[in-house]
Amino acid sequence: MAPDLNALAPGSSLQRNGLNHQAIEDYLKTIYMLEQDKSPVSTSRIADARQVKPGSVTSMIQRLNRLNLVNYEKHYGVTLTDAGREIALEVIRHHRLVELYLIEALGFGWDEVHQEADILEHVISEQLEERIAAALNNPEFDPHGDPIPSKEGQIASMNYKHLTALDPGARAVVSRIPDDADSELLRYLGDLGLIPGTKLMVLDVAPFDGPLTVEIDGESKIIGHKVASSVLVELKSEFGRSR
Amino acid sequence: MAPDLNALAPGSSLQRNGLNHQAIEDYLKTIYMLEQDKSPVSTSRIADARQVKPGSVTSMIQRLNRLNLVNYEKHYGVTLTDAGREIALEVIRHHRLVELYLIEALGFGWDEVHQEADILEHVISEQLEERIAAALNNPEFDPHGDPIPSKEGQIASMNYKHLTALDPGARAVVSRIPDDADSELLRYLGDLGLIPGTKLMVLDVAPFDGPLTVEIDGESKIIGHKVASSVLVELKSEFGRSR
DNA sequence: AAACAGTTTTAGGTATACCTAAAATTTAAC
DNA sequence: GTTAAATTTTAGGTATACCTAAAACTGTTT
Repeated sequence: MAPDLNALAPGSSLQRNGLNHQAIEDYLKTIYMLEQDKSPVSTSRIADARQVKPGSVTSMIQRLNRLNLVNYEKHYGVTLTDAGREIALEVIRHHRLVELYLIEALGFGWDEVHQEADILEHVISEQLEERIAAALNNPEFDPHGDPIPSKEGQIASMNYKHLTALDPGARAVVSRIPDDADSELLRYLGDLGLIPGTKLMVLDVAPFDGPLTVEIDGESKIIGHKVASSVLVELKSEFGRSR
Repeated sequence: MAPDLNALAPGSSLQRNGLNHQAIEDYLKTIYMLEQDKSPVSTSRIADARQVKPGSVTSMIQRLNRLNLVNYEKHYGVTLTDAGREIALEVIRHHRLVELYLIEALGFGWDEVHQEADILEHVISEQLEERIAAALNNPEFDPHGDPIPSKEGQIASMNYKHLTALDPGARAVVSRIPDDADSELLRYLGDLGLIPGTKLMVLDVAPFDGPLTVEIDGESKIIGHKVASSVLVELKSEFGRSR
């Protein structure tokens, strides 16, 4: 169970409020994500990701440090503490469960759920989280192919490799499409049949934003400049080969 | 459509935030509820209902007045403007839809949904509201018997009469049980079969918190001091008679 | 090793939403 | 109609989460 933020700042106004941890949770989630790429995480990377000014990041980091949610060394960077990671993973679990639920139970489109989940992830009670997970049969992956952390913080492994590392001719399966890609692109990919699980044959790969030609379930498709290198980047390793 | 709070305070930090109208919405909802009993609404009644100090209420009222959401006269009281009422009704609609949804779709108990709804009511998007309403078949009443305002702010009439105004011997139907009653009481009432829709025969009525004896679907039950006068207070008028 | 560019931190300021305590006003009592 | 009680408002203070602008630090280049 994640540490109760309400208990972390005794006497502060947090105690009463019970609902203003949005910012803290968002920062922890951001730091978690950025740590996956590179750790420790710099102030400027957080500022970029959260679209706030570096000064704001520094003061929030100092607060997170006081709360023992991150390890912080001036001019060097931050890493999550165990307590911080626990909260980050719970928020991510909420986010992905909500996305899946909105699609499965309420008929939302693949491309409509990210914003909604970004808000709801902070206000889902333990009870509601459990009921949603149960209704979905405790799924391990969300509709974008991202793994849903378990209540204990376990993450089903995906063994990502980069598409840019695939030689033409490799066979691949779309395993993940970032849920924060813009709607237009998500719909475009959906129209092409590119959802997580789709099998494809890599015919031609440009290292960055250039053309990418693939064979989707037997049919050859060119996905042009619309597909940034970051979009179809991660594929199940059993099909890909490292550079 | 309710006025967009984000548009009401141009240049302020509200504009960016997009999610800190909790307090405003809660005050408007509170004022709406209190106006049903008596209008205008005094500072102290709001302070009581919201469990904050009178000084805090005054400054919030002044802000709501500046935003043209309430009419305010010093030392006299507040009433909602049309814009304020529109927001209040939308929040109430959200609250009651969410309560019903949690019970119907996710198997929550009658007594567990109030808290959850108090939070979710502020973060439900128009889209989600619509999908939930559709999934429930656009219901007019929530599980506590309260009417759910339509998107246009229309409220199905209930024609309340007070139970204390019923003569012994009157036949009645439980039409409403406040959703903010404590869980123990709600479960107790549920065990007695007292949910909205239950037919009962009034055998003996004390004006306030005293004993209340009723015949429920043929079986005689005494509901003792557990039932405050405010709990079973409102009954469908066709069964009751005014004082 | 000094200068420069880039990053990061500090300092000071805004708005929200609460608080306490004192002052002002209204209502009720005599 | 003055006084007392209750309510309401004002004044001043806290914490959050952002901002801008200036100062401090890092790392590289010359």
